[in-house]
Amino acid sequence: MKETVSELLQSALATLQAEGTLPADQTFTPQIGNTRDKAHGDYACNIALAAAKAAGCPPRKLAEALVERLPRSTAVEKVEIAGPGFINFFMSTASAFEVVSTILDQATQYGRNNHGKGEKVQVEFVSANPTGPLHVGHGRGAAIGDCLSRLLEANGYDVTREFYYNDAGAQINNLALSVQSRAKGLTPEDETWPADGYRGDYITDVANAYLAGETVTADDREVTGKADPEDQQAIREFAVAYLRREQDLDLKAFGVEFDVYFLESSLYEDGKVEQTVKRLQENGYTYEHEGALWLKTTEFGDDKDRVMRKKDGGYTYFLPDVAYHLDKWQRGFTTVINEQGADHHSTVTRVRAGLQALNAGIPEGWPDYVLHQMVMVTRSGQEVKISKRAGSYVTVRDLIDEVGRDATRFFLAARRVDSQLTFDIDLARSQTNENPVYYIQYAHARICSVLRKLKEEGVDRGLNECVGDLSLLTLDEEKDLANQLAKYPELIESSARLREPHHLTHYLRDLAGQFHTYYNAHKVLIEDTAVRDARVSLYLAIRQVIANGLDLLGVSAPEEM
RNA sequence: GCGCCCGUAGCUCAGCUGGAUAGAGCAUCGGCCUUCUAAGCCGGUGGUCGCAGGUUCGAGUCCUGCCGGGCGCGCCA
Repeated sequence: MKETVSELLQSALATLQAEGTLPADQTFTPQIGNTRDKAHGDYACNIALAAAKAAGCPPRKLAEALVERLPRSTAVEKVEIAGPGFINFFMSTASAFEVVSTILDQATQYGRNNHGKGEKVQVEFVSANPTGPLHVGHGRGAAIGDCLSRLLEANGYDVTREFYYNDAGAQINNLALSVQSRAKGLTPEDETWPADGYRGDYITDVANAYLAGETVTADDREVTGKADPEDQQAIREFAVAYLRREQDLDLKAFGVEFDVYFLESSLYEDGKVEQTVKRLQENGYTYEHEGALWLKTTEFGDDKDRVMRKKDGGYTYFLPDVAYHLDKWQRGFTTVINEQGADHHSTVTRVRAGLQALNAGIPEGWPDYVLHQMVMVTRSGQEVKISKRAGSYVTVRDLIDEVGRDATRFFLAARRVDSQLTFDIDLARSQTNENPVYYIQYAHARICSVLRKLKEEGVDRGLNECVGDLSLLTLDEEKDLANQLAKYPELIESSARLREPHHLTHYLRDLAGQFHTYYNAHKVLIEDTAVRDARVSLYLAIRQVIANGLDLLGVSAPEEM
């Protein structure tokens, strides 16, 4: 529809250029906007205002000239010039409903496109350290990352979901020490408890499982507890495997699956860390200072140089990160999106600087980052402090248990990534029926219910075929719904391009709202079978789009509620 | 102090690459179930878009400064 209008305008613009009203050496691309007010038609174009200067005549006059030269089209019923020079297009009713048969033809494919042409894209998200259960911040990352992945797939990209699993470094030592302390019967209140030890109750669970000789499976490896509180290496391996298994269970309950779990330790085993250091040194971007090896990240926009090898010979987290991203590049991902919490935003400049210093032909702005702001959790009006060390947090599992997977996913994906999110547990738990996800699911269930009723009445029709004469749809609510349905493909394209999955939730809420209004105002199962069939076709199209949209959010579309 | 993000209705948030009288939900007030699921619908109340300048035919949207909040500024990850 929008394309049609655009083509008409481009034709008129070309005519004006040929006539000399508009300079021929400039290109004019009309922008077609959706109107807010129905009095302004279905679409509006501001090209006359934008091009008035170039034409050297008042906007309204240019608009008139454009309208006179618009080719005729059956899709357009009326064109008006309004305000300072907007060109408003009123589309014909018949053309508005074409989308209904399109949707029913394309079914689950409606809204999908092939813009990505199978290009390999990697989305790295969650990437939590295996030092504790996933908390609500990881949940936000999981909801956003997975939805983004689904959106990219819907745009024709070949998406790899990857989890970077930090199983080397000081945090893991800290974890092992904490578990060992618990295994020895110490508590965080004891004086000999490790200074930065993890204090959560789950540490006790790990210690008990270790002492009991339990076997856990994670990452295709099996680890059995040795029951020896002195064997720190055994404790370390057991604890990591145990917590990884827990995280896997959390993710499974959340409906998120990864294609690749990438172990930081493998970068050391494969020599990739060493190779990276060598390459950086050869390229002349390193120097020794106070016994440490530094990288001149300031040459690539960082505000200070960074240590990559510590005085004690160990590497900072940042070097394996660079090695890891070089590996991503070498695996052929021309587009990589890292979804992380905004508390990691300082790594963006650093990692990109490190990659530039490799002279590996990696583009300057690579990789992309989607950084979500922090999640604040409130309970009884009080902020719940999230701290792994203090042992106080809200886990993803808690949320799923309390408010359900659908609501949790929806809620965590429903806001712009760069605004902070308040997750009010009381609201989500005690007033679940006020959560927008139920409102949308209810619209889907209602349509299914009507279809069941129709079947009971002995009307046999295909559930995905367009039956009935769509020209019998004449109500304003019906045209509004058709227009909303027609916007869906554009939404899928822009949400993926902008990396903003939250638009999907708002779109679906609007669509469901329009449907509920229509449902209450007009019955569908009426005696006039011709009108009934047309309306049922519209119902089917709405149901299909809701189902397609919810699927991209990883939220179920129930047939009854 | 420096860097990134945010500041829109009492609360939680939308507002697409600047566009025509700023939108939802919750809360609140008042209506609608013998009729396809009331987890619903209809209506009312409620906003100097943090403040001040600037750019533009036009600014919630772009630029500058200030105020307020979050995050970061480790030889932690």
